[in-house]
Order: sequence, then structure tokens, then C-alpha cells
Amino acid sequence: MPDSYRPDEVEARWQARWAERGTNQPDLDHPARPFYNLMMFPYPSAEGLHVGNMFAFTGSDVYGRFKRLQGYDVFEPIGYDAFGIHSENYAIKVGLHPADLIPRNIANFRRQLERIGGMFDWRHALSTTDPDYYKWTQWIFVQLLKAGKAYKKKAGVNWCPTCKTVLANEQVEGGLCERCKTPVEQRFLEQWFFRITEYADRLLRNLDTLDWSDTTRTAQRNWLGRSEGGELVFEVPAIGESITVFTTRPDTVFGATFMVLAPEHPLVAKLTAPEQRAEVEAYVTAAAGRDLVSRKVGEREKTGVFIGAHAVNPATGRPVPVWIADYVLMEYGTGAIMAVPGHDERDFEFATKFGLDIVRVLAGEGESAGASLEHAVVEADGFRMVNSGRFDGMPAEEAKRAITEWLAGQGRGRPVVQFRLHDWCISRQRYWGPPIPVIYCDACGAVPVPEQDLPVLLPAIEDFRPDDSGLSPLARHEEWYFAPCPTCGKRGRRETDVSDTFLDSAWYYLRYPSTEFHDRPFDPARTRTWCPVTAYIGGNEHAVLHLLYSRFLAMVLHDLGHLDFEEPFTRFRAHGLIVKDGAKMSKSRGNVVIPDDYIAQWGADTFRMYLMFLGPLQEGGDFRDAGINGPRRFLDRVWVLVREAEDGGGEIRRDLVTRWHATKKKCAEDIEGLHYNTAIAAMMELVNHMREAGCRDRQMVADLIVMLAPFAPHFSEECWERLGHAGSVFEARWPAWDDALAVSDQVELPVQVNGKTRSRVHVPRNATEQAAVAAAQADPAVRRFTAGKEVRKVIYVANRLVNLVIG
RNA sequence: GCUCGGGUGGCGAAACUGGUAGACGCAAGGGACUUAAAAUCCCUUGGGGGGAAACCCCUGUGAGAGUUCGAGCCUCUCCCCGAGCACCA
Repeated sequence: MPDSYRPDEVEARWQARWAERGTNQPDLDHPARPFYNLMMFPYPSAEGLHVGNMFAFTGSDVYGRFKRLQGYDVFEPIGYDAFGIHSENYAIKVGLHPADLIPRNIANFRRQLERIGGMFDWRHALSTTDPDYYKWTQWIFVQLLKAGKAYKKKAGVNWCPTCKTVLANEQVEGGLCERCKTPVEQRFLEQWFFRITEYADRLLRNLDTLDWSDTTRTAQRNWLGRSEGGELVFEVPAIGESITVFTTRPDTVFGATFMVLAPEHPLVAKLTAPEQRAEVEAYVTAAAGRDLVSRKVGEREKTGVFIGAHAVNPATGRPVPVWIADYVLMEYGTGAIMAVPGHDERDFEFATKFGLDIVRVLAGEGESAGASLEHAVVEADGFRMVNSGRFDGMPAEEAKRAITEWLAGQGRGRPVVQFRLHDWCISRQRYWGPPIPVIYCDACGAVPVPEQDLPVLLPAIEDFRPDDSGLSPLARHEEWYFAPCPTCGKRGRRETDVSDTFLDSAWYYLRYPSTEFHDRPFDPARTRTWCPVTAYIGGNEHAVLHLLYSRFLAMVLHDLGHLDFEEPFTRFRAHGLIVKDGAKMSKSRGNVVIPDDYIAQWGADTFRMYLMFLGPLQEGGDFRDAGINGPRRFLDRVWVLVREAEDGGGEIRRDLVTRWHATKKKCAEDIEGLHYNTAIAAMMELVNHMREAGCRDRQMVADLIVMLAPFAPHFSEECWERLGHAGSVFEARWPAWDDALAVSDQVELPVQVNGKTRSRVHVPRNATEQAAVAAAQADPAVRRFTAGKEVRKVIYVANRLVNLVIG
């Protein structure tokens, strides 16, 4: 009977055994060494998991299995991020109800996730659409509302006319809806916000303490956008008002020759002179009609209108004209700027177009105060003050503080730190999400739904399509819409908006360990045992929003006494993106590769190894199936090796012992650093050498199987059993290595002459310089180059090289 | 424009703190086995040149300069690709 490796049989057998034996179910209450291995949960699309998802999940799963082999109790849960516009739009497109569609997709996802052999604890699977889950999403909203961290305000918001909903600023990409690419418009709606800006400083500071990829931390830092500067006050004596501006360049205040307000600035109406009113109002109306976004993108031609008022520059005492222009944004700083055309590109452009004064107040080395400006000079470093009264000659960097202090002394300024971050708008005028648990009462105002009445169930309605009203479809259902006020019992109206999907995913890691508790969102003991998450792996596309919102929520829950930590993810690594033909996989591009056929043909283990062997996990790459037979051939060879090891034997040469120990060490280090491709390569090398040496040592083969187990779990289980072990290979421990045996006692030393390698000599490890150089100089190939020449210098790096410098 | 990555054989990629560039794998070519093919096994494979051969020489990590005994790696200038941000004062 031919004994060949049949992945379909092996994989089916072990998946059944894992389920039967509860192999992947750690003791959640009394783990000896808990390790929470988290991967970002997927949105269950209709197409199923594509190879990009498989790459990410396998990458995380390999790490979890490795930690388990190191003796940790690894909890590796999975779930579905199934609420949201994604699902709803798709349901509308195919004419189905999301409540019907989503369970189907989830079933398909689960089938795929089981097939790939993830070490998931299925007892704790969750979906954000489950009332037992979103009950607690609503509970979190209530906690924030009670704590004053949630508030409602009417705000100019981004409105997507196709999705018919509000988008967070973060969900607008280059003026287009990130989902459907429609140009975004501006609308004024009442929206719920979370006060994430109150935490900006803490979100920034804590970044330094986290074991995260630098790229991710940098992205968050940039998103938070901290800048130091000052608020300066410009009086408008004619009407007894003042305009406060934020600037990062107080050093240039002497060059502020005009001011610009955002068209929405509250002082515009009051400051506008009668003769300018018609023109100003026309401009304001036009700006309001244009969305927030086309103001930020597209043509950058500056527009603006003089409003007929003058303010006083607090530094020079001179009057400066006040303009409005849409390049000044109400949402950042104070919505007003002092314009310094000499030292700001935008102001320079504006001044040039409208013929406003341009004054130089900074001069570089050797530049005169009167030198004309061809363009704005925006640097400060290395520049000194000119045309700035008593500050002339002072370095600009120093003047930033000096001028702020000087103006502060007159009550006309103060140092200020600004963040780019805005409060988090969580309202969505859509159907497929958790209803925001608030009831409006004419007498009592906005009242949170009492906790014992949660969840506010999302009603099953057929007409869930959004319309242009700006109201959620739920508002059309009176039987749901009207509800008694929890405080006074009179008829009230429910909040009809649902919450942002990012709120669902901002706390899911807290729910996993506690899914069986129905009376609390997360059990305190379980949470203490398992949280914060030990290792988190996910996509860079969530490096900013999802991670930032999760961190914010953890901080709030910590401050409210619900958590004893404030950073949810101790270690985070971003995996790379798998692209196809250079483009991200997406249905619209038609380049989505579904892994099912590959798995059917090659087996899950081969496919896993292939994905992990493509390149470093953190880099991703272009998917092409060429080369998948490489890992398969490797597994076939190991299969044979295991069979032959039953007969045992073969001499273990000393060089093989070295390689054996070196491989155990290298694989452990590489896997820890997520360099899976080189870990696999090291195992391949070991196998090549064993075959070459005719070695079939049982212990060596057994060690190899354990090292292979994170990558090819079913295969390794089968081999482990064939080697005579009763239990799961995951009950084994990562094979120990001996550092002394992991290095050979002889080393090959390259010998260079004038930096060019001319020969190699073999010397004992850690040979003395004298011995190594003697060996090098005795080498005939070296002598050809050194003969008759004087060796002027000798470089010797132990176990590395000898370099002879000759004259 | 700004901020991060990245550019190494035909291809995916290795290369520790500056120390033998191309490990490992794919593909390709040659050979063994076979009636034949697949599979498997063995050999060759950055480019150029020399030698009967073991081997040897030159050259080579996007381009150019620099530091160094020595640079894929460090410094400067430039080009290209990818991602994110984008009138943020």
C-alpha cells in the first residue's frame, strides 16, 4: 500500500479531533500562563474570505500556535464585524435583507476559517449583530453619556448622497466617500459625538509606552496632529469686538498684514460693513452650499471677500483688513487666522491675488531686512527677526516664545497646544447598526434608555433603505419610534440613528473572554485574567481609526472604573497587504482570489506554508500561485522522513548536530519576530542536510515536527502520532536547544586582501588573531596577492574575516 | 506638497551590531529512472571572461558622490514604486 501524504484525509481527521477533544479551548478561568492572541475580526462579506484575509489570519494563527508550544495557555478567538454600511449596501444591491444575508455569510466564513485550520476557540465566537453583543455596545454608549463623554450637537457634517448618511471626517478620502467614492456634501444635522479630543494628549503620550510597530505609532501621532503655538487676540475697536487666532508661528506676528475668517465664523455677520454685506452673504452662502470637502480638495485657487472691517495687529498696532475665505476652516483652531503672506504659502498666494501687503519679518544668514520676497519663506530654523521692533535680531525659534509671552503680558495672547483630531461623530442615519439608546422627551430632554431595558432591539423592518430626509429609516416606524420617557413616563421619541460600526469594533476584544455572561459586558475576573490583549495582529488600514477608538474607549472605561488598564493592546503588529496584479483585492476590480480551490487542491497546510513563505508577514506582496508546489514538496519529503524514522538510525554527524540546534534557535527567534519565511527556510535547510547525510534520527525528526506545527498543524499532528505520541503535538514544548551546540567549533574565515575576498581558511572558533592571520598568510591563494608586498595593516574580526592591507 | 515604507538574479526573497551578496523556494536547462509521461532523485543556473580540469579573474544590490581596511546596510544629492495625510494656520 503506497504510503503517501493525503492532506484532505489528514486535515479532516484532525479538525474533527480538535473539535472532539476541545484541543483549542483553553481554561479561561484558571490558566497558568494566559496569552490572548487576537486578530482583527473580519467583515463577513458575501464573497467569502479572500487570500489576503487568509494571509493575515494564518500569520496570527502561526504566532498563537507558537506561543502555545512555548507553554502558554493561548486564547485565540474569532468573530464577525457584521453591522455597518458595507453589509447594508450589499443587501440593498442584491435585494435581500441584511438580517437574512449576514447569517449566510457568517456560515460561509466559519466554514472557511475551520478549513484553514485556525486555532480558534469556537465557544467564544461572536457577531456584533447579535443582540447579546450590541446590548453592551449600547450599554457603553450609556456609560459615556452619563459620564458626559457623549454629547449632541448640530454640526456641519459630511453627507454622502449615495450612502445617504453622515460620514466621519475619517471616512472621507480625498473628498470622496471611502465606500462608494461619491463626492461628499455638507449638511447640518444633530449628531452624537464622543469627546475623544479630551483624551488627545493621553492618546499621544501613551504611544511611547506601547510595543507597536513604529509605522503604526507614527500614523497615530500624525493623526492626532499635535502642534504647539499661541492664541493671539486682534482687537476690532470700531465695534468693541476681538478676534482670536491660533498660530504655530507667533514669531511672524509683525508680518500679519491682514486677517482671514472662515465663512462660518460667528463674528462674520457682526463685523461685516453694510456696503460689503451683499457680497459677503453671497460668498457665505456659496461656501455653505459647497461641501466641506471640495473646499479641501480640487482646485486650490484662492477665493475670498473683504468684509469691510479692520482689526489691530497687537504687535504693530496697525490696522489690518479682515477678509473671509474658504481656505480657513472653522473646524481647526479658532476658525480665524492672522495672515502672514511673507512667511506662509497660502497667505502669500492670497495676498498676491488680492494685492495685499507682503512684509518680511524673518531673514536668513546674510539677507537684508529689505530683501524682497519672491515666495513665502516658511522655515524658522536659522532665521532671525527683522522689521519686528524690539525683537529684531532674535533667532526665530526663540522669538516664538518671547513674542507669545510679550503679548500674554498685555492680555493679548497665551501659549496653546492644538490637535488636529476632532471629536468622534458616532451617529449614522442608517438601519443596519445598533440603535443609539436614547429617548427624547419634551419635558426631560434626551434620556438614556435604562440599562435594564437594553438592548434597544433593532426592529425587523422591510423598508430599511435610506432616503434623502437625513433621518434614519427607523423614523418611519411609528410603533417603534414612540416610546414612553424612562423618567416621566410621558410619550417620548426614540433616537432613530444607529451608531458607527467603529463603536462595535472598539470593544470586541473585551467581549470574547466573557461571551457566556449575559448579565455583564465583560466579567471582571475574566477581564483581569486575559486583558489587555497580549498580541494583536491586523491590517494597516486600521492603524489609525480602529486602534485609536479602541484606545480611547479603554481609557474612558478605565476612568469610569470598569477596567484596570487603559491601553487595550500591549503588542501590535501590522501585517502587509496581499495584492493581486499590483492592486488591492476588491470585488469592483474583479481581482479577488478566493482560497477555497487552492485549499481543495493542495491542502490547508500547504497553502498556509505557501502564504507564510511568500515573504515577511509585515510586508505582504503580490499573490501569484507559482511556487505553491515548493512547500508541498517539502511536506512530502518530511512525510517520507517520518516514515523512515520509524526504522530509526543514521549517524548524526557533528555538523548536523550544529545545524539541528541552530535551527531550533533560529526558528524560535524568527517566529517571534514574525519572520516566518526565514523560519521555514531554516527548516527546509535542516531537512536537506538530513537527507544528504542519510540521517533519520527520531529525536531530530520529532523536533522538526514540533517546529513545523505552527505552520502545518494538521500535518504535524499526523506525523506526531505516527512517531508514536498519544496526545496532540500542541501538548509538546518547543524543542530546547543548546547554545554551545548551535555553533560549530570550526569556522570558515574569508581572507581579504585590500578588501577583496581572495580565499577562505578554516580555523577554530574564536581563534586568536595571531593564529588566524598566520593561517591566512599561509594560504597559497592569498600568497599570490601578498607575495613580495608589505602587509601594512591587518584587520581581524573574530569568526568573521581577515583583511590584509598591502602597500 | 508633507509623513512613513521600499527599490537586490528570469521570479518570490535572504544577508546578525558595516565583514564571503543572492540562503531557501519557484521557474528554466541537463541527466538518472520509465515502453512513455507524471512524480521522484542527481547536477547546473547573476552577468562577462580565462582554463583540459580542480579552479581563477573582472563585474554586479535604482543613479551619482562621500566616509571606511571593507558599504546592499552609514552620510549627502537625485530618480522610481507603494501606503497614509492633505489649504490643519
